Amino acid sequence: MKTYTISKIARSFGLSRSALLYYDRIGLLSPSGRTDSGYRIYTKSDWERLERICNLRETGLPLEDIAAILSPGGAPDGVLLEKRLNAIGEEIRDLKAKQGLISMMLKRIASPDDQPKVNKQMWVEMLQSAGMDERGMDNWHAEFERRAPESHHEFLLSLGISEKEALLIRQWSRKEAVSSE
Amino acid sequence: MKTYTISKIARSFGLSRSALLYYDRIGLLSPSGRTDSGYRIYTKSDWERLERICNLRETGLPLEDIAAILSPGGAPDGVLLEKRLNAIGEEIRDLKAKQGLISMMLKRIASPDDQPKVNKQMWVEMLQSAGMDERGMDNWHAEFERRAPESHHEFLLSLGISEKEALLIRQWSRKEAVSSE
DNA sequence: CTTGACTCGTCTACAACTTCACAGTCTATC
DNA sequence: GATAGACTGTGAAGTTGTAGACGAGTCAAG
Repeated sequence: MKTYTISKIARSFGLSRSALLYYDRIGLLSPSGRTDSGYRIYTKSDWERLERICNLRETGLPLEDIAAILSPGGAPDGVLLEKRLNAIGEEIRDLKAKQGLISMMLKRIASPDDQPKVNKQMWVEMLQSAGMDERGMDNWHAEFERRAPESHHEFLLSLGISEKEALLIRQWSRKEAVSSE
Repeated sequence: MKTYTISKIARSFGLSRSALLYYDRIGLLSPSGRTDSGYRIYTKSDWERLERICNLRETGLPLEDIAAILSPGGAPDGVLLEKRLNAIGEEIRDLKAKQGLISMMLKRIASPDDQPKVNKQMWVEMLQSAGMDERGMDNWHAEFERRAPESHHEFLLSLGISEKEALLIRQWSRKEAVSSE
């Protein structure tokens, strides 16, 4: 039967030796045997388990969840995968918001002279051009309010939005955030 | 002049006390003064610096880069921000690939009986419906090949692609990966 | 004057590894 | 069979950006 040493199998899957040492330590993948001198021996079935692990890891699932799925008791993998799918959706929205933010900052840096007083419309357009839809934008406000209420307020004012409207937006951001939990 | 204690200013920005303690330790934001009893005193200018920090952090920049930007010598923030913008683009593509992967896995789980032998066309459609374009797909192959050559091969075969075509695709994935670096 | 809410500094924990240090082992070549 | 170089083993510590706990000191209100 074909067997592998640790570095061989690691390279087959594009992992490092230390990663496999780590998997062994946490009990996620322990080699089937050892040589007389103590070297780890990975067999075909270890290869298959590792393949499974890599597939799941590619989805970004934490190793703990992967271990749960692969354990003999067997967690329902569908549940965890769906959860991960939703999480990814959020992550993407989050990243798009960051894109928008950076675009704005870069624009501001590029033309620091005529400080074009980024107004509401420009802002909305920039976020949209960064691929954000309306839902994403609501979400963005909610997140902003949750994490940095004062900054959010300042930001709204800086867009030339009146104090009154700013307070309205913030209040509504908070409700969105709460109701979606 | 208005001043803040550590927890007050932390909450203003949605941060924890520990975060600000950490910022102080690494020298990113040290309060302007202390009371007789040793309490940190944050002033208006600290507030402004923290605001700047939070803005940059919202983009996902590591604290080290933020420190570089804010240091008196002043790193060119445009460069770092653009780098970060590119990184985000990659992250998003990466996440979309993960979405595609998970969708496929979930579908396979949903109908395990008639194991519909996911073929090439289905796969492509699924990835596309997950929002991936052709460039994203090339990229996905390249990444797959780079990180798990053997798995990539097996995967291609599992789609019903011939050994010969599989080898072609892999070869070309490698070239793409190299040329884009 | 006591209670409760703050603050101090320090320590531990998290995820998923990587890097380091030091020692033993295997293989190829001289 | 000696030696070099590539591998393996274990164990500990470092990484990033916090969160939370600890015991002890401090502050404001009643």
